[in-house]
Amino acid sequence: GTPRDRNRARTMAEITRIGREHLAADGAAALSLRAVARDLGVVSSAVYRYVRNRDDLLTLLVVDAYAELAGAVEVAVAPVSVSVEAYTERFRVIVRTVRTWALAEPARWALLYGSPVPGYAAPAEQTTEPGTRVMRRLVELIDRAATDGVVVAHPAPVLGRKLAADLRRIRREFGLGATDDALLARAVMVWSSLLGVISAEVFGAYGAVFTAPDQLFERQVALLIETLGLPQ
Amino acid sequence: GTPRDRNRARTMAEITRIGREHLAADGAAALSLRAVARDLGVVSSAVYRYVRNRDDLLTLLVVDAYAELAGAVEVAVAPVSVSVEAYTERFRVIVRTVRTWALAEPARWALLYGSPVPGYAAPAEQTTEPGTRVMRRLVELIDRAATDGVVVAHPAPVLGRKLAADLRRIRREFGLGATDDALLARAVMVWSSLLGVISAEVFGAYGAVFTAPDQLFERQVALLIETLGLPQ
DNA sequence: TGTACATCAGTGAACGCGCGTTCACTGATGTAC
DNA sequence: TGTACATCAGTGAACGCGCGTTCACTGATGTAC
Repeated sequence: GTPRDRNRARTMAEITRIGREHLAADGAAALSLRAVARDLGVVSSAVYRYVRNRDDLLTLLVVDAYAELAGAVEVAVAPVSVSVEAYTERFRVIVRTVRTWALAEPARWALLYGSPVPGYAAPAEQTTEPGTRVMRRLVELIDRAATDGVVVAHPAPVLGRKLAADLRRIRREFGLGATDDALLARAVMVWSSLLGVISAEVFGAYGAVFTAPDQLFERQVALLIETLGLPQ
Repeated sequence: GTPRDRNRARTMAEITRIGREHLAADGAAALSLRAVARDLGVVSSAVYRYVRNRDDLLTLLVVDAYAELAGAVEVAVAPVSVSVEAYTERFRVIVRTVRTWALAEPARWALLYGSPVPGYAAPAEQTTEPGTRVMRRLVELIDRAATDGVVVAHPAPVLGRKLAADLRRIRREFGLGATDDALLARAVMVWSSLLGVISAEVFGAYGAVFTAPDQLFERQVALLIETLGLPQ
């Protein structure tokens, strides 16, 4: 690339970095192009060379956060063996990594999984792929565990026709061969539970009730593992 | 009360009502005293006769939302028999009512259980009691079911010392006589899972993946019941 | 290698808007005697 | 029942601040020949 290209890339990275800081300080709803411009040392209209408008900046930050979270998960889980016994350990590593990231980056966690920003809708084309990477890792892990017969079979519940169709579509999309409806429904439950458990901690929903959040989380992870039917 | 008192109460109710509308339209972060004053048909400084400042208005709305949600739950659950067989049904009524309220009032749900409002901290003295009413109903229900021996006993996990102390404190505070550590940890898990499941739906975290959210929710409720060890 | 032109980054002014909070004030409603 | 005084609700102006977005512009960097 030319020097100009390199400058452009560097400025883009700067804008993202500054945006993250403002997110952490004031929240997504108050994210302001003018404030970013100020920190960038540039007149406010100049950032329009890099970003179409405020919503575009938000989208940038959403994609950035999804990518970083998924990257952290992938890096953390890579060294763990894929052997049959290690499924549970891999599961633990994934959910612990998500929690650790969320606690370190509460504002970005809120941007991804908290209340939607009023007036802003993340564009699905840019957001869906990075937004499903962690969930994909989870269901693939579960599917492989099911293939290896590590997952306890649960009695098949009676599912509504539409729900069954939704689950079938998800199974096809993620290429899951060994996961039946009951197990996939459990995987979805485990994912939403994880969001709830982490958000409760990050957003302070427990108030000052729990003095040992790590211990609480480990207990909750054990219950997620139980729900999935993985061995403890 | 005097006419003046009645006027004051009516105006307070109006402010709350208008605040709810603005919450729904623009979110808590953008809630504005001036906008409320405009809708009230009054000059902006006049609302300071009713509310100390913007944070105070937010607190008003938080307490109002907690109270309405808890009220809805209590009204819904009241007619359900307290007989031994009805514990599961009462549990279902509670969680369904919470979900229905959240879907009807997404902005207020976000205010209670979504991302915190930057720069605002709800004052614990006013917020804790109404904020724990629903949770209290749930754990009391579970405790009674345990008293009646309806709950399946799970193997006692090894708990960290601090977590055990936290659970003991909670048990004392809510006056739970039959709930052991393992069960109370499950109750906490069920509560955070419920928050996660409902928030995922209300905040749109699933995107357009599920076309039958009712069916999905019922399946997830069944898994919560399983986690608690209540009979289906 | 040099020149003409096109692209790009950043400027500065402007438009029109909104916000929270304070303050001295007017006029109406309530209370004590 | 009437009067003097206190309380209260609401006014209007002001302070000082912030925002997104557009537009015509200058000067630097890149590209094509």
